[in-house]
Amino acid sequence: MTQKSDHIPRATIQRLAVYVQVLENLLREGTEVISSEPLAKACNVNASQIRKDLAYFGEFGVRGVGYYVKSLIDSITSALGVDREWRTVLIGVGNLGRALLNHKEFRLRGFNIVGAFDCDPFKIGEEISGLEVVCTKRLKEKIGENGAEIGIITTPPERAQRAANHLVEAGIKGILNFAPARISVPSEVNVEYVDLFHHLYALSFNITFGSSE
Amino acid sequence: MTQKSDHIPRATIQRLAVYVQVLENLLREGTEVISSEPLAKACNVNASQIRKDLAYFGEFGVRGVGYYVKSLIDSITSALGVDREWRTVLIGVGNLGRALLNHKEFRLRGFNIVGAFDCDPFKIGEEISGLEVVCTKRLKEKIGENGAEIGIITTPPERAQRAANHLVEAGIKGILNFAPARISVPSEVNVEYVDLFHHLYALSFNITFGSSE
DNA sequence: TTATAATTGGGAATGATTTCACAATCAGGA
DNA sequence: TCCTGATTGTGAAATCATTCCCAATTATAA
Repeated sequence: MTQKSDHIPRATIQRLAVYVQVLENLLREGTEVISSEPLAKACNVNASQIRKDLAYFGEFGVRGVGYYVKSLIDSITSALGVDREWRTVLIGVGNLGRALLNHKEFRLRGFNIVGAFDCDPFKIGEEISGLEVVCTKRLKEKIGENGAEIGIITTPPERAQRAANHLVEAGIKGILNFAPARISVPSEVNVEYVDLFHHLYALSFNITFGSSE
Repeated sequence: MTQKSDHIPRATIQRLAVYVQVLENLLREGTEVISSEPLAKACNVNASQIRKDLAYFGEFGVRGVGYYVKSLIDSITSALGVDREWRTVLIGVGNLGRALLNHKEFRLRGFNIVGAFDCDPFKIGEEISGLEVVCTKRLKEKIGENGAEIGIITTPPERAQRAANHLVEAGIKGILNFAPARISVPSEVNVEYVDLFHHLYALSFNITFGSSE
């Protein structure tokens, strides 16, 4: 899959992920074809938004008919580069780290967690969901063996930057950071932040000052 | 705290949460005053962006000096409506649900989880982090007692809409949805989606097609 | 008291994204 | 084969967000 256009808005990428989610649920319910209008409703966006988003990557629809759900899912996942296996490692075996390690959906969606790391000697050696927790110092060595490209940080905030440094040094290409801290990495490394509290803050603001009016 | 301006961009709200995160880390390191330029660097945004974002809510800085870190945190949290306790309930006591119930940070940040619900008879009655898991059917009754305003959905996707319906019926004002499905609710109810895979998809796309060039 | 250096707040200009509107295209039936 | 109704793909317009720039303001030091 190659892009038709050079620059693709970040918002478009985020929406594509939503489209996939909704399309998968539609497929599960037996829908084979859908047009942009009802799909837009289900995704809570504008119909031309969907068409424009898809147009960045090619022409996937049939005029007068709509989109074939299954083939559209394939087209979008291919456009996002998720039609393959991605190997990941996780640093920080706390509550959240454990939950993620036990989350089967990761493997199901092609994001295989192939290594778990922590610097706490009491955790090293422990086995979680078939993975042995390894000392963070051995990260580079281990990544050399398993070829992981994505790192997941689930440490406390004060250790996030150190974890990021380890990952960068090991040659990782992308980081998913759950720690509530910004990290700085070389520009060729991609970072995505997941922060529950950002969403809770947004809820708090919207409830308090009313976004729904 | 009241807003100066009527409409505030969603992106601004998200950035305010980032500013708080970074400012809290600065405070922990002993910084008392900071100007928009270095703060912008730490947050990875433009300096006038910060000033404009803050200007939606009032004038918090001192010309020629900058912003007092502590007081700016207070101003922003007040602007977001998070300078109070928010009571929340959680539906869906799976892996993720358990991890969230055990996550102390929630209480620390004023988002108190005061109820845990599930429809699985094997889970009902179980005690997690001081909370007894209750049948989802008793949601309305329980919320009547504890006055929760925010619901957290951690069910599988196919049960997300039902959970949302229960929450709406119980009079909840906002929903944080971790289930990989869109839900539909009346417009006065606010919904925020947290989806790991959206972030992983974005990473995949950026790594594959190069956002860092 | 006045001059200087720093830095905010906000208007104006720019840039990006979303929505509109419609020609182009397709399936299906007469 | 041709017409009708539906729906895409896309240029143009409208909206929204970001960045630039500088007057206004403040602390500090002479």
